[in-house]
Amino acid sequence: MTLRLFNTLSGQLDPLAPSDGNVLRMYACGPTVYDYAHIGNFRTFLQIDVLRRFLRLTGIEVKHVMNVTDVDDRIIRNAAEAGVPIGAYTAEYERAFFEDLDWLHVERPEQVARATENIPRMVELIQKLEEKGAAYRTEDGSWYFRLAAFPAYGKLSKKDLSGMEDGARVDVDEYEKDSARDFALWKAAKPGETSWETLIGRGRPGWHIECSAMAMTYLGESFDLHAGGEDLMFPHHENEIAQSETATGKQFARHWMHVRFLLVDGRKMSKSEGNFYTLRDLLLKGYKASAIRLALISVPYGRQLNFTFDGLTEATNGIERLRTFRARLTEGAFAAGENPQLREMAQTAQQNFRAALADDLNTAGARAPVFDLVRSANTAIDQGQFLAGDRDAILAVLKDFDSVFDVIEDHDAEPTRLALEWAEQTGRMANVAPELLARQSITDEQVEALVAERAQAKKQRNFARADAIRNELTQKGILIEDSKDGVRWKRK
RNA sequence: GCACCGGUGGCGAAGUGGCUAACGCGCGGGUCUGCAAAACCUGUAUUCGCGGGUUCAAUUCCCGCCCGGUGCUCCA
Repeated sequence: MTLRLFNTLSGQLDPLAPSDGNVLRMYACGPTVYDYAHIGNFRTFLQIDVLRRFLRLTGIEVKHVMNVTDVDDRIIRNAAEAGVPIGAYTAEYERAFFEDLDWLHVERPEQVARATENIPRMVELIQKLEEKGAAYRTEDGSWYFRLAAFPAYGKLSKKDLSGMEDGARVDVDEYEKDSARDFALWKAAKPGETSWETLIGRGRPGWHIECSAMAMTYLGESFDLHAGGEDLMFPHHENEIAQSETATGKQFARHWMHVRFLLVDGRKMSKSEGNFYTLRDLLLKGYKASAIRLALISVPYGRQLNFTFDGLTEATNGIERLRTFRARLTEGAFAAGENPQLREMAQTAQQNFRAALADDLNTAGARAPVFDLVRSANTAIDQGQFLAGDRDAILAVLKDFDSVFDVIEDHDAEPTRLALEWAEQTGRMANVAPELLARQSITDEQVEALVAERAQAKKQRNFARADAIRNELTQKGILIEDSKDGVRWKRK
């Protein structure tokens, strides 16, 4: 089943497959590590994770390169304010970034490329551009890309810049550029700033050249897919195309995927607006990593997602339904035999699940057949028509689902625990929700003991005592379920 | 201003030129239960922003309008 993915460049759904028939080579713009990433950032990384996982589900191997921008104006400024070298400053946020990805179960890229470790590649690329007459040096030692050297500029974002006259609304004199729209490739060193001594002078790379150089270094001059947030389409990705294609004369990325923005309560969220939540903020409010993951991927990548706390609660409850169902399947005792109807339903669900994802990663559509199957199977169980031989077919569908969504398998305790640890270390305990602390205040062993005591009380028909224990547990976020197969408990 | 995207039940959201408009969450009723929980059954949009057009037939195509969002500048 070939994935058809919207291609910003062609403006249509294009099949996505490895051009070498072997490994799909993709580049995705990663973080600038100058602060904790916010959930808007993670929406993008999560959707790219969905892409990766679906490709692998369909048998396609992926080589995914992600850059880490560890030098730029904000980093230099913040590090200077903190009075530390930029390397020390960025290390903390890079570590936190990958920790966050782990908590969200975002798969690591095959290759992480740091800007500061690839300076020579960038310098080479700028030299190549100079040879082609597409790069020039200004008096202060900075280098710029000559936009006039790339007539196709604007083909990605569908902008026609030909009608824009220099000097009309833009100050041409600034930075001594030939044209106001020429963009920086290399920024000359300023006193006291981090810089590199290179063949093109002392300075540091511009943002756009980083991605071009690193993408081509690790993936070759032409590769299959380039992904990123919608805001990067212009100018960042447009500039990458201009630089790369001018240098090589070849098509840069064949396919471009842009993840639409996340809004918070209907408003755009960004660091500059200051209205953002980090993953850690949400964990300390008591939301589970899985719920955050599901909430951020359930709306397909091509649509804006309006983030709300109600949405997180909804995701939490949906996940509970799936987990409860799977526990019912794995723990329940069923009569021997097989129910052909269920087998067929499982097959249909699996097909529809994959078909929805193959259709431009329609995650919302992909959930439906799985939930349909859950209801059908639950009904069968209630009616005693579910047989032992049906279990594997149904579990296989859940496995498929989780190979992409990855929320049924419960990994939630660890991120919450680590976030609390982090809060303690960094003096953020005031941000922790009281309910979360209440939940953390009881150990599994203590719960087990109370559950056993309650069972005993029930046996003696001492319902008052049993209910008192249940209330006590409920207050600590422990939910009790009595079933034929025994007592089950879980943390809210 | 220009460009792009969206407006589907209480909320989120899928989808289609014509069968009963998915799915999830929530809410009401019921079954089960000592009571709950879970699960199931059932009810929750005579209707898909508004107006017009095309068509035998439009939520789905076209035009206009209104509303929301985003991009055009650093930003996932």
